[in-house]
Amino acid sequence: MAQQRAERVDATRNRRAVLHATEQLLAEGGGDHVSLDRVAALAGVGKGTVFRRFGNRAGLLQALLEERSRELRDAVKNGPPPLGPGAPARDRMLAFLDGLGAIAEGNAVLLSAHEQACAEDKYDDPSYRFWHRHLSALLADGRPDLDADFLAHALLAVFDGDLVRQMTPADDPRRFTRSVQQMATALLGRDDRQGVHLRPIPEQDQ
Amino acid sequence: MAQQRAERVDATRNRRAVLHATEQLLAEGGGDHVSLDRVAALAGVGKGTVFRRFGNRAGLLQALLEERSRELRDAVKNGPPPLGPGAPARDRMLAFLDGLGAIAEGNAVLLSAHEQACAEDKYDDPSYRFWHRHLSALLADGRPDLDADFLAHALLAVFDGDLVRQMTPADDPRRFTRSVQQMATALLGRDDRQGVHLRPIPEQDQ
DNA sequence: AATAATCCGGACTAATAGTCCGTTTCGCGT
DNA sequence: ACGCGAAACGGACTATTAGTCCGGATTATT
Repeated sequence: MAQQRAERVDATRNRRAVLHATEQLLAEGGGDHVSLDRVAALAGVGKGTVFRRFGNRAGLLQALLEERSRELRDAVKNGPPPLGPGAPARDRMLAFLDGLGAIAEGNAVLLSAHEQACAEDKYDDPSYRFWHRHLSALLADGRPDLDADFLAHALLAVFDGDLVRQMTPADDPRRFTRSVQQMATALLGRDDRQGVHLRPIPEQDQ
Repeated sequence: MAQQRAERVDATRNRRAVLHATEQLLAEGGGDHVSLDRVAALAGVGKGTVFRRFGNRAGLLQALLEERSRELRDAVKNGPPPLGPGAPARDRMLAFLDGLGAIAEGNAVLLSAHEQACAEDKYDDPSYRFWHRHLSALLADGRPDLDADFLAHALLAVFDGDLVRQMTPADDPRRFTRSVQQMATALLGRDDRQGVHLRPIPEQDQ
């Protein structure tokens, strides 16, 4: 059934090099210095290679983000409760926000850069749509009287790189996530317990 | 006491021309075609003039936004209840969100362009800070148990140009505002009445 | 009318996204 | 081992745009 020819080894090597170079540049300076020229130079490849692989700036950052969040997505889809199917909506929601929050806190710079690059089509990104569908379903389950579609967007809107950075003081790396969970709990109504399901501190870019 | 020399008449004329040209370009194409070259050309002035007046791209868009929201800000500061001081927090909040929502619905393109241009320093913008302080105070009043500072950011994060556009179908121009009000009500807890204080339809760009 | 403060305009620089195509490398079939 | 077509490479090239700069024009003041 005409299986796609596998990726050539040089292609793989270069793809990795480019992603790695991007990470490195993000970690060093702000998301601004990550020009694709620089990425290509640091990765030791030509500019054309970067574009052939990732299409454009947004694609590159998206790929990086995708890499960082694949695990969470799989866990949500097929993993054990409370992240995966089976647990009550409220618990799944808090577990999910914990996971997404950890990613955001560990990759705030990448997040900003991605938002900047996406501009318009942010809402068409498959990754975004997955998160949105998931949240929307959980919200609809917990509060069928509210506009779950909108609220899911609202919750995701909070995962703005700059906001995350601003809400993440050095001495309290999970502050952001706690606040998001508290907000979700408030939206679901009643029982405002907070701060459940906190994982250990993440450790990524800045 | 050394009163600042007033703005020269040519300066005033040009400032107006530039703002007007910007509006026009925003209305025509997406926020993308609004390059400062084009603005200057359409306004019939040199590029230098645009930059001298507004500092940079962000400043220009900010000025336009400021113009569109000055009225609301004054009403919130000194106007009669429920927008102005005196009414219960919940009522002030819904009235405020109605006002801000109307501005957003009528200026979604401008909003996107501004966000794009601001990037980092969005949270230092005096206008943003004013809205944030206001919301934060109202939230703290209604729900002293929650993180009002964060929730105010969260509510404002929803005023994203692209999201507004997506949540504003042609046949229901206030859908976005209603959803935001519903969300605010849910956050304040209890009594989920919705859709109070809707003004007539706005009529601005696109 | 003279003069000084202010403002104007558009050529110029710099940065960067994205394209293009001649050249090189890879891996499959023989 | 070898040859050949497909795939990938690289970096010069284009296009766009934000922002700077300064000689010259305009405005207000006396």
